[in-house]
Amino acid sequence: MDEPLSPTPIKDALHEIAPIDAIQIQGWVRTRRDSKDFSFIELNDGSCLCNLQIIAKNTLPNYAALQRLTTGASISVRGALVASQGKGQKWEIVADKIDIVGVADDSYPLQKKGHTPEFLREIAHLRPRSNLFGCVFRVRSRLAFAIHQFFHERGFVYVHTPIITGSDCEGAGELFRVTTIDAKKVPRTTDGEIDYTKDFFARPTYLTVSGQLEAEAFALALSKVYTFGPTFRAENSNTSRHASEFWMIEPEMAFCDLDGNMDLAEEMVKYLIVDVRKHCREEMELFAKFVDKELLGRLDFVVQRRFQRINYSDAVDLLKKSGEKFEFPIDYGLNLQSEHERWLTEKHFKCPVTVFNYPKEIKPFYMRLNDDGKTVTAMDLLVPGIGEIVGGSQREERLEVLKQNMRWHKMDPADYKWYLDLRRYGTVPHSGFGLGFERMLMFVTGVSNIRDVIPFARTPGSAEF
RNA sequence: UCCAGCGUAGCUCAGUGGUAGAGCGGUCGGCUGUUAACCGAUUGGUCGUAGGUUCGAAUCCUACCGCUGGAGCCA
Repeated sequence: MDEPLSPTPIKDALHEIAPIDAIQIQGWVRTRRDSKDFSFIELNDGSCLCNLQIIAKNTLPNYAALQRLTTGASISVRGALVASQGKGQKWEIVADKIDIVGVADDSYPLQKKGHTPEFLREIAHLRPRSNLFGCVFRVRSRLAFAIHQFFHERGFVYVHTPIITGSDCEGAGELFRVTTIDAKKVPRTTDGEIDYTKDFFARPTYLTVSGQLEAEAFALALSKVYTFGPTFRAENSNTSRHASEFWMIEPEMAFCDLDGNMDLAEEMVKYLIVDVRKHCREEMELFAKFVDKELLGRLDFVVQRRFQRINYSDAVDLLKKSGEKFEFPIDYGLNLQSEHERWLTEKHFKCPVTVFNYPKEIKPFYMRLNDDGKTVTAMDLLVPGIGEIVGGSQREERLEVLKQNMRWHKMDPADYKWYLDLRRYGTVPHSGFGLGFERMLMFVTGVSNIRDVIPFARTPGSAEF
């Protein structure tokens, strides 16, 4: 009777070109409607946005139980894939047998009507079953894949840099401490300080805020490398663009200057947009319809246009002459504020803008000092709606200059012996940048809160699930 | 962390000092190749928490918690 059948993903079933006599489908009930002699079940298995319609006739032995199926229940269906008699879908399944795998009672929080992202965020374990979040996380997967593809097509080597680091100054942010010390029995040195020699690694350790320094070591051996992994910042940032745990992509290239770096960042952003537009059409249409009506136009515009490049001091001049009333002052030597970045990218150029050559005072120690002695080869890629999506630089490859930079930043070069060794032995000009994976995903999907593009978001005061 | 706004039924919200409401959802019934189905009935609440003002508080005041938007820090 039940000859073995391997289940078909709904995505594949919907793309069939001919009817199939025997097919198996499994998934979760999105909605059910009764007709006179049968019941319509809309089934979704997450393989795609669309549901598959199941016809459950009242001749099925468990029809009474099927009529009690509610949204959220899981079932396994065997039947025939046939052309639908109704409008709205090409195919449907006339079921021979429906096994109820798991019921869902009426406390199931997802209804078939629309829910706000804020409500769905509170049920993060169930929200991937919604249309919006199913789409977000399918696109997230594709985007990650496209990133690897982009780099591999260009001969980059994927490097896994450590997540636990002993370096407390990678140039960015507050760190999470990693320790096995019992908070109730803290070992002390004779002068009362915490004795980290008794800790697991016999020294203070932290969760990484960047894999850059380690990536530099590998770039100065394998020439072109990238990292792609989780990153942790213990900053008390409460915004729609910040998370305590996020993923970052950090390419690092030997024999590469700032121009090459900016070229790569631009090429990558465009490549990723094109890839997702091509491979996630259904999802992108949903975002364009329900999340951001201008999304597709903006993305296509970004792909077509050359990104604007402007050095920091020209950007400052432009902002000063803009006639715009800004809340914060603009002057050489001050950081550009969000409102300034937004003006540049959204109002003035109306496309992504790369600002480069910032004053050394407002940038980290590892950035290469320009010949003017005042600026460093930093670059920030600003994107409409999100702001900074890429931050990078050419690195200081000259040993003595790097040591000077460190001292100027109140760092002890002796603590960075291995990093300085890279300049001591066969140093070369090299460059790289960091791309926030979730920010890129926000840009590509139009989703405006970073918490809604991470499966289970970690933010200050919030680490549920 | 700072500024502003919001917190009322499972969800979305109305109610701004005097007996807690609607739509959707759920449940029951009807109708029906339906498709955010339709029609009827019904269910549903410690008004975020704790204090205070008042004869009386969802409504006014204070603190705290949470969420949203903006800012800082950044990716």
